Amino acid sequence: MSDDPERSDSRKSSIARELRRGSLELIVLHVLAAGEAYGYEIVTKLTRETDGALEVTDGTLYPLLYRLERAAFVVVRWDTPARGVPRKYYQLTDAGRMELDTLTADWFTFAAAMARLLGKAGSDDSHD
Amino acid sequence: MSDDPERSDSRKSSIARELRRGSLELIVLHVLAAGEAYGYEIVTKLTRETDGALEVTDGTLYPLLYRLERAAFVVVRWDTPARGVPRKYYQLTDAGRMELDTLTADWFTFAAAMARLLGKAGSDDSHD
DNA sequence: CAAGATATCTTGCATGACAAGCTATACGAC
DNA sequence: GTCGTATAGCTTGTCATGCAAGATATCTTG
Repeated sequence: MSDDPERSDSRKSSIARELRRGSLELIVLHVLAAGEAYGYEIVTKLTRETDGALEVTDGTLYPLLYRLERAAFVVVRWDTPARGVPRKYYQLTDAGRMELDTLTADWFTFAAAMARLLGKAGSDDSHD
Repeated sequence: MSDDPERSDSRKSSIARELRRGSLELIVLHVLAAGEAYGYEIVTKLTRETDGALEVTDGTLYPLLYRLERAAFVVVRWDTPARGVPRKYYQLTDAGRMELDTLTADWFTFAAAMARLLGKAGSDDSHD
């Protein structure tokens, strides 16, 4: 497709990259909460559904999925059809759902603190 | 005992730590936008004003301030009074103010994307 | 003097995002 | 056949940066 290395922002402004830290786990767990998915699917899904704002590369995702598996937040199911490339489906466990809740709460706490500091109440967009 | 080893995590919940990534620069620039400040002051100010939610340690702050200085986002002024420990005051430059604007916009973009993702009800899973 | 608060700076480690590279299967075009 | 592309997964190495821990120095108080 548009493999356009000339894009002025081909390299995320570096802030976006760092912002993703600590939120990616939450993001992926949230995607999985909607139903099982395989890695490649999560990558394309996130890129598309968030307009690239929360994009994740496979080089980032697979290690993350492995960490989630090791932490027992997800379980893995291989789907090896007669034809087609085998897919590794990830499914949330109860522990994963609890982790998702915790992380979601943490996120809202953090986002609220940021909103308070930056002086906006989010809902009201009165820009001064 | 005020010493509470059972506190699920002796260190910052690791997620909180990572969430600070990429937002700390914004936070500090924002504090400096309110007027010049010295390092130790920023540490105590942030801890107090955000109820610890956006706390930063001096071991984190000083290297950050140095990066900001090297990037010309701040200028430094030493205050060496006849009595009292010398203080290094940091002041925002025009470039720093522009960076603050950029980072603030980036933050709101990111926060909005997160809100959109997390706000989507799980019940509605009719994807394309 | 000793101890503590104030104030700055440095070293070393751990984490994790990401680019770049790799493997393998399926399928259409040649 | 085999080449190119899409799908699908995995691995290695690099870089940035948060933070603990420690060093240094000054001032104040007992």
